[in-house]
Amino acid sequence: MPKLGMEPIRKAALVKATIVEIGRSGSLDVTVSQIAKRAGMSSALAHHYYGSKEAIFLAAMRHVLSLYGAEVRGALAVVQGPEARLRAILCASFSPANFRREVVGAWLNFYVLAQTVPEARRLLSVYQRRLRSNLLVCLRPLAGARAEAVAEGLGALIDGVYLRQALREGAPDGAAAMQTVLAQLDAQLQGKS
Amino acid sequence: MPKLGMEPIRKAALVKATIVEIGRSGSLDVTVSQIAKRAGMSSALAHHYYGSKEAIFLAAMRHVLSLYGAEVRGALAVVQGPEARLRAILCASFSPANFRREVVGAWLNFYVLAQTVPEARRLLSVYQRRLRSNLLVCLRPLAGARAEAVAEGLGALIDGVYLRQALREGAPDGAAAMQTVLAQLDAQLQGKS
DNA sequence: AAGTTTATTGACTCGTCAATCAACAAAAAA
DNA sequence: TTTTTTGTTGATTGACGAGTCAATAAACTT
Repeated sequence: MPKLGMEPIRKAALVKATIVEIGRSGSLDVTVSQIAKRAGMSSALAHHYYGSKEAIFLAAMRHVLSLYGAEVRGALAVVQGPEARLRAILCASFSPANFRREVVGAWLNFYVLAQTVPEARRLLSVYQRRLRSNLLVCLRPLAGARAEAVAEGLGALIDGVYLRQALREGAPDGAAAMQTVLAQLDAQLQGKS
Repeated sequence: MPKLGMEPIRKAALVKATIVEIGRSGSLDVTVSQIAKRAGMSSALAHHYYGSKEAIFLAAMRHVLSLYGAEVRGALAVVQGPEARLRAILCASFSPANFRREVVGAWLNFYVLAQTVPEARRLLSVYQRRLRSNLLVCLRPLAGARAEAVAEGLGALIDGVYLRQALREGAPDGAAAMQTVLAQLDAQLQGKS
């Protein structure tokens, strides 16, 4: 009983299922059938809407990235002052929505995907540049000439905390993760202003 | 013309080839045939010596990990004092041997492997605990009660720098990487002793 | 010399999976 | 009502790849 206007619904379901499956299995070795099954349709339909497995992966990646971007924008919209904005960015990075187990697992595998698929690499570069730029705006008034170096370090630290989270057994703890990052940030800012 | 005593030679060649292939392709989707070919033998021989692809991967992982461990031990042997030892650990982490493109690429994929293969996860946990322990010994006299938190942050930062290196286009720059980490370390130590 | 162990490979099996296709169903347009 | 567009799937194709096996050969043992 085909209803019309299914395309966006199906596509969204596939993207969601892809993230879950990659997160669950912890690798990109996920079959289109698995994804389609979790999304409640046949694998043929997945191909019908996306054309290829790679396209599905890229759509999932864009989704995670745009979710993250939206979260950051939202957090930045309600605060002002460099320090508060800095905290808002970090807060968004470790918010429950982004720091869910499956999402973190997906992130790790998107890094792997970026090694092979140019478009995935591009997407990840965009994310990194935007993060860097956001940090820099806040850091320049706070850290002056050292801003670039601090931003570089903070970015790497965030990625590293994600990486370690992917390996952790228990439930994710965004609060603890943010504490780690905040401690480093405070130390950097105290040294010199 | 079979010569005897080939086993260790073949195994070593396979391990080396595995790291190169994973690093080159940037993923674990490497066939046993590819690895065997690069190591100069048939895929059947690779199976003969290791029994399975997974066993080859694990052997490669152990090799990278033990190389890293040896480098750290070597660096620690020739210096004393907490600060110098700390620097020695970081120096080893970004030494040319460990920070080669292929090796960094392999690291990233070993993290992925650890999501699926329990033994891989165990190996990675051992590495993380040892690093943490090494850092802690040096940090306790320098950072007191904050040592734990600083060690956690430093560990994550190192992993993060590796992760970003894996995505970088150009040649690896261990010196710059170490500079990033050292800056964070100095800031942490300056704050409070 | 006969037998055993080690080294080595080409050919084969067997399963898996991305992608395609033919076919069917329902809504919309003509 | 016919036709076209949209949604949907089971079955199939074609490729690829891990792991096995039989066969060959050189080296050691007795």
